[in-house]
Amino acid sequence: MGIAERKIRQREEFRASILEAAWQQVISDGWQSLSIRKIADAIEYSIPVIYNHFENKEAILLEFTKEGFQKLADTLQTVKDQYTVPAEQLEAMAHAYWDFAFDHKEYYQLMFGLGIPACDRVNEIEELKNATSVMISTIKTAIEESSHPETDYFLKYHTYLSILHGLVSIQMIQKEGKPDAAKKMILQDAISGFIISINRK
Amino acid sequence: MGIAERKIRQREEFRASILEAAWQQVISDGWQSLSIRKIADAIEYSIPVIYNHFENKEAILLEFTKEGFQKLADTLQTVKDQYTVPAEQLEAMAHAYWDFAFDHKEYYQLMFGLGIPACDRVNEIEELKNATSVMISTIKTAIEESSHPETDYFLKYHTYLSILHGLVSIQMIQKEGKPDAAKKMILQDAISGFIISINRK
DNA sequence: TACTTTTGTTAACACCGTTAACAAAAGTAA
DNA sequence: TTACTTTTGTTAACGGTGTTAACAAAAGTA
Repeated sequence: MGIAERKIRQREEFRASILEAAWQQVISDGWQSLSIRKIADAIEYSIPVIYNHFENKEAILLEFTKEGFQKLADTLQTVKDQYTVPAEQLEAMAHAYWDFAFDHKEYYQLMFGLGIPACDRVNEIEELKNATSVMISTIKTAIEESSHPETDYFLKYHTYLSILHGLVSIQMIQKEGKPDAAKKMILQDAISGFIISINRK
Repeated sequence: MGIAERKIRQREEFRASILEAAWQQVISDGWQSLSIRKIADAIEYSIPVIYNHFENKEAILLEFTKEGFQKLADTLQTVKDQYTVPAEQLEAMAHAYWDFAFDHKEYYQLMFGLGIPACDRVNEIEELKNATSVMISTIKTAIEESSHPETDYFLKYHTYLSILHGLVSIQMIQKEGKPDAAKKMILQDAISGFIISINRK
């Protein structure tokens, strides 16, 4: 009897249509404003049917998170396969990672839990400049005293901050509480590499 | 007449008590679950009074964001002043930055818009492992072929990912749309530094 | 005392995620 | 075809959210 098969297929299609409607909302208004009600409205069904296919709203978002990680994995693998020297692979993968993030911004934000408050207004925060200026001035001095004083200090500042923020936020996503000393070795490793890159370019 | 002065002072105190109540909620339940109603309940006033002092909920959170950046700035400055050599300053500031982030997790998450979905469940995502394994295997090979094959590849993987994620997320916070080629130079700079640090330690 | 301004309240609007209770449709067995 | 069971869908509600309009009360001013 093909009835069971058809039912499974229909269920799968229904599930896909929910995800489709949800994704439309995510890419048009960001994942923050995704709502079960709007999904129900889009697929022209009542609200509770969605709960027949997904445990809750988070489960729907989790689906996209998984999708995103898989897409990233595929992208990285494809790029990697185009090179043989590991250093070239790492460099190409880095650019691919970057491109993926901005070509699929919605995925990336979901994957790493990004984007909440006044992200577009962050540049207006005066206190932010206080923090940046401390870092920038230090880097500027470090560069001036180095063997390559012509180095772009603003670029180096961005690198410095990015390394720090990257380390911290990755760590925060993965673990609760303050990480142990072993985790701080990653910081030590990255930052000493950065300092070396300034002192002798 | 000191009446005007007293009124200003009382207004300021009221404002502070709102922030105090709000902050209590943020540190106990995370900024996600901060609500105007709970603030009103805590200060034992009706809801609309809060809107006499803050335009909206976001404005309250923005206040903490500013506070956070100022605290970070002060911390960095204090640490910097304890050293004279720029390289030492940068290193000390990096550790201070790290400590600040985890000692004031709530601030940090607000400042950089961190933490939304199943952050605690991110390790259960199978697709994530697909992405990481591509990167890890490449780094492993790179290290094996380098002059220091005993290097901890897991540490280097974390460094690699952190640099990438840091670059991307900082860029995403600050700007809309895909950043220009000039911004990608930061990526190039950081990643070539990383590769160098692997090839000759 | 009469008037104005500030401050606070109640009550509502328009959303949200989630679920219980129930109706309708679909499938199954006689 | 009929009687029963299971699946699927609905309505309506619960408890929560940010925000605001309309109004009362208190405080300050003349």
